[in-house]
Amino acid sequence: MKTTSKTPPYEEVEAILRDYLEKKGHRKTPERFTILKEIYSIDGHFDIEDLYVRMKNNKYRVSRATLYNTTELLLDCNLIVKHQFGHHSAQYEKSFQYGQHDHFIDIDTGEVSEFWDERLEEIQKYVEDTLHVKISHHSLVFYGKKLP
Amino acid sequence: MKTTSKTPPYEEVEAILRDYLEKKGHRKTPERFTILKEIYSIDGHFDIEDLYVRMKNNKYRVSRATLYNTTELLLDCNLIVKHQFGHHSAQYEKSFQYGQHDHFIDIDTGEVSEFWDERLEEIQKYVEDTLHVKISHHSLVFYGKKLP
DNA sequence: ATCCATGCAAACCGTTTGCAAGCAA
DNA sequence: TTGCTTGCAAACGGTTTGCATGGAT
Repeated sequence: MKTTSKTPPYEEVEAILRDYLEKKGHRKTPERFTILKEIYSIDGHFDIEDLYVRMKNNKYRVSRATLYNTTELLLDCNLIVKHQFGHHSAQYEKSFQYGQHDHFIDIDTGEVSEFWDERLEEIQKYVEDTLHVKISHHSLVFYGKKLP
Repeated sequence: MKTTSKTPPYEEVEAILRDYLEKKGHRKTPERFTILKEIYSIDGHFDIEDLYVRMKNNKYRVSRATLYNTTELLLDCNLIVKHQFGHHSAQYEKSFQYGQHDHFIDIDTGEVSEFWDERLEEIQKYVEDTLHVKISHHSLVFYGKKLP
């Protein structure tokens, strides 16, 4: 029941960003493409600080401010997704590697697992109908412990 | 399909806190009961700052630190629940007034609506079985816009 | 009398903002 | 050349922490 999809070649996501910037009238700066490339080399979740450290280690000169700005753009063109687990730093991940999924977080270790259940779509439809709204995205997180 | 339940008399929740503090060996300070009483007079969501202002308006001398400490205790004995919507201040609500429910948040206005769909329990069971875990709580939030 | 809990203020930390310098258009 | 974007550092805001005082036990 868990869906997966492959990461497309980097050229493809780069083209998506290029078209998006074009359409919105934003500048195609080298920083934006470098950041996208770095993000697409990361498997799993990362936060801004992770990204900052990675790019510094790669001897690339970036500021956290630019990382915050650029992730905002990448969110807007759906190249990444953002998760707010608890009150800590926001977690991001590229949105092509895995299909749609939600999260389970181990209370003891903080470890994150993923799952997907189609019935959530039925719930979404129910909510849209009863509250008379159009849902654009959601966040579902289960918290608990591993069974022995 | 939406479930509701009535707020029990204040004496009942006070007894729950009293028993909890007793069992845990924590002191039964007047602050803790006053804060509980204030919280149970609030309908809907509130954050620490809301609570602080309310108590100040009622001429009660509290510190934010004590509010943070006490809400931690009230969470632990299940007299309140905590929601982390976005990266902003945590929202709390007494856990007796409404039954189990989840949230829809209007992207434009920030307005919060509630709903309940039993199929979520089936999803929870599915996740427990496939990931081999025991789930203690969850957070489900849909984001979207009102239909015209 | 103990020592946990409180009030206050400072520290903390992720995120946002202001601004001068840089560079895409 | 124009003015959006960047890097840097300071500001911001919710939460946590340190510490002296106070009060439950």
